[in-house]
Amino acid sequence: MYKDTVYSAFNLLMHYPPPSGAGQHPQPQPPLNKASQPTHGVPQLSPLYEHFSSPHPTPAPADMNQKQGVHRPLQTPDLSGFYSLTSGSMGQLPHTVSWPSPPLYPLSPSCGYRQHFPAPTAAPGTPYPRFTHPSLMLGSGVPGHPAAIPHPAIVPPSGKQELQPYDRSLKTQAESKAEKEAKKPTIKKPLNAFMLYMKEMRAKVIAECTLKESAAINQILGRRWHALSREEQAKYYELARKERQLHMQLYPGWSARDNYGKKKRRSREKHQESNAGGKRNAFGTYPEKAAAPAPFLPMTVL
DNA sequence: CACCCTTTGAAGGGT
DNA sequence: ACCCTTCAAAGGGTG
Repeated sequence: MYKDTVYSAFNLLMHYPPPSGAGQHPQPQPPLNKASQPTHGVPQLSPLYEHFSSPHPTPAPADMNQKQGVHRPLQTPDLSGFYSLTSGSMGQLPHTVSWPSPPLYPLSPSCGYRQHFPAPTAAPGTPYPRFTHPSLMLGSGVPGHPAAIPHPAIVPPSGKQELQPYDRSLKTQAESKAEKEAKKPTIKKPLNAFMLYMKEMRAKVIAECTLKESAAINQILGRRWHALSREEQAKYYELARKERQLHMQLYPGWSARDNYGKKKRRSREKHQESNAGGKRNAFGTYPEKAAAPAPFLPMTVL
């Protein structure tokens, strides 16, 4: 029931408000916080890249002055524009130069992986799944909200929702303080546009491609993300922006830095080591991350 | 059982 | 301004 409520609310949000006019879109705006441009590495060529073909090939970047392989995302439209779609057009949005990284997993034209994997099982005409992202729960977790349901961004350090009872009789004050600190529920980062897209589309990809490995699925989703039109992507940038805004309202003092070190991630050196050492991926193949930077080649050449 | 893999985007710190 | 790093999700794979 709770989920239904959430999903209904979300679907409402997805369709609210109705555009004030056909073909009208929010005016492009500068990014919400800082004007940092994500910088991703130059795409690395995989031996499998030559087999790669996309059902919706991403056009080569129009602006060849841009850095090779740098993905410049859509500017998140101004939130006020979300409620008053009055002027401008998607065509005026900053051009997205999306150059997908070549897949490390074998891909096929149809669903993003090569055909020696099982063919998609979803029957033709299978209804498109509704957006089922539970993260954007406007209202939940808000102080005074009747449901008193914590925002999904709040997760105990253990990852489980229930906190363990605390036996203070056996702890010193310092220990208890440290323990309390350690047991403070973690406030997760708000999901970005791509993460929201992944949440929505993962099940569909799993059904279509009969894959379970998230690494492979995420590669497919990454490609599909690049294949989306700017209008379609803008939808997720809007949602992500609302996520961030809600997150800021709920946790004013929170910083992404708060969660640094909570995931025990390998060091950069270790990362390079593991790639150089040829660690296998989920398909038993070897990532090509350590390879020399790939030359910029238009998709049509491949 | 903790971490890796894989993706994009946001954000913070360093230079 | 730019670069680098970390973390958001996900779940099978790995040591």
